[in-house]
Amino acid sequence: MDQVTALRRFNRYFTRRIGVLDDHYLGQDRPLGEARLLFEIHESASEASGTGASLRELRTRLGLDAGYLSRMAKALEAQGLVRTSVHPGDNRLRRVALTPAGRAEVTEQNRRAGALAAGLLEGLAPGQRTDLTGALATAQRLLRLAAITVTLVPGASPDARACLEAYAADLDVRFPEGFDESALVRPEEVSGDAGAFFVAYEESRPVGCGALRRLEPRVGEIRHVWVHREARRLGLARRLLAALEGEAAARGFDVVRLDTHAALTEAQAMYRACGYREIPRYDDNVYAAHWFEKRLE
Amino acid sequence: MDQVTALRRFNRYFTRRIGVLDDHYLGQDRPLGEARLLFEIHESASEASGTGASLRELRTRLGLDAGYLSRMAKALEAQGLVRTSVHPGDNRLRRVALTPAGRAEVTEQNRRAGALAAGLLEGLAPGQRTDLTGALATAQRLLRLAAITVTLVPGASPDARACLEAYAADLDVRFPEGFDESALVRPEEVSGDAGAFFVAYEESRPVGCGALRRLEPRVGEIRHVWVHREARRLGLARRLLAALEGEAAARGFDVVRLDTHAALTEAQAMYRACGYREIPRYDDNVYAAHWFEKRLE
DNA sequence: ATATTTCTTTGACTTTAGTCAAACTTTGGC
DNA sequence: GCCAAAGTTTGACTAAAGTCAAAGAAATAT
Repeated sequence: MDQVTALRRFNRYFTRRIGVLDDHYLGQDRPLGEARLLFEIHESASEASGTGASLRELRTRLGLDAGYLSRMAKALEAQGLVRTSVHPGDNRLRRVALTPAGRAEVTEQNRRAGALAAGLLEGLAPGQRTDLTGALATAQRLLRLAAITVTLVPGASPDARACLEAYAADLDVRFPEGFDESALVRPEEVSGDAGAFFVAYEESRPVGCGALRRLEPRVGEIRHVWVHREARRLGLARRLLAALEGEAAARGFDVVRLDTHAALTEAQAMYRACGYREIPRYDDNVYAAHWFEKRLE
Repeated sequence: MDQVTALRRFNRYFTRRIGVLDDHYLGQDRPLGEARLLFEIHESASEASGTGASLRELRTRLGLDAGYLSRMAKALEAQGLVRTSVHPGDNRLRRVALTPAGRAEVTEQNRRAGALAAGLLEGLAPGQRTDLTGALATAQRLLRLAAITVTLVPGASPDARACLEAYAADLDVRFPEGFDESALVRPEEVSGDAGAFFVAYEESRPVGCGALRRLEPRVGEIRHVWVHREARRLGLARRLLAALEGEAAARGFDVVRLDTHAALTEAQAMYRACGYREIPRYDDNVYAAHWFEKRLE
């Protein structure tokens, strides 16, 4: 309960003191809503290799009313900061991209916010600055992890399939011999009585997954534990593993097994740290080089 | 420059994800402005032993327009959440205090915000929660320190005198024999050519001070380094000391001296850690038990 | 091919937040 | 006792933020 207080105290301090200041500087010459929208268009554009973001995307990201957003976009266009066009491929969608003037504006926003942050850091000695940066990084990592939810989904759901595709693509790059998607579990193997599939969501985006299937009576197998590149080093894999083990225990399995590729040394280290011990080969997975097992309580 | 980026990244993440959520929950049934005002009235009331806060106090704390605040207070009164009365002692001021209904509302606000924070922490293992709390505490400490400014003020200024009074009151409690204000420096000793006086401000409130005066040619004396109870353990004394030493060097002093009371053991430890070494008695200060000196570069 | 859903635009609103100046009362300095 | 300053209230505004529903166009499902 004291930790709740600490979190709230920090929240109050931070949003009132720093956050408010930042917003104030951000939207110096224009409404905050427009400034934020401009910023978000810039972000979306630089993330996706493409040029610009769709209104639909911005709407969900900023959580705005469709009409409100439409009008703001029009206002930005009237000011010459963005250009809109129909989305190629889906004519219902509207694409918004920054003009050079819009990009200049975002750069200026960044300069101001950066100056604010730099001014704040100036009051600290170099060592203290490092401490601050470290503490903020730790806090952000843990807050992100805390905000991620791990939920059971049907093995055939689009999110599950999307995760497995990303997983396969990652492995294909990682394994010297490549990776063939046919080695993935089939949806029916991880649905209903046969097994389970978990997806980790960060702000309703899937950022990780893990599958459990029945191998033999009272023995389960964990497969395809994967974490999105941008959600790594948060401790998410451990949470997925814990969810899978909990599910296995609930299904009456005494033991869970899993295998890993020789190249995935960090994964092996994690399994060991989580109480798995290496066992002899139990399957004929061509990609596997190590086999592990853990006895459940 | 990378530290600036880290600070900004955290700021963005935190305000958008946690701060916004918190505000949203806070003001569930009423405008955010009113919810904040209600909260602030509660805070002021519990801080000051008295019942309620003056509008003037709330105005400076929240940085609101007088007219705007007056109207919001009236709205809260119409809703039966606060009661206003004339301030005893100054009939210009208006005092606002929570009614039982108002207190219930604040309790409900707190419950909601607490539930939000608790929900967030639930996603973490106990060890991770401790890490998070620790990181946030460190970050808050350093951010506060960074936001404090140390400035040179005339020795006779009200802020300087207020600090010295608080300093004397602290010592009077701390020293077994008490402390008499006549032992303080006189304003003229720390103004102009004779010396200097620094005040540390946090959000325009004085939270610390330190004096420098000429003892002999090329020798300065540092006196009355004090930090407000609520601004301790931030590293502020060191910053004050650094400011005083910088000023001493700028005035051509080669050496600074200072004395401390036997009871102030943490102060002694700090002086040693900051490069001061103990020397024989150099004055006849009745409160002093240890004398220190530092040679400036 | 038809119906349903998705996405955007537009019109018509409301609420919140905030500003500015004038008026009035009380205090404190001289 | 007079005058300036401080504190509050009120009137008269504006801008920003956001809501809701209707309507039209394009995609998708059946």
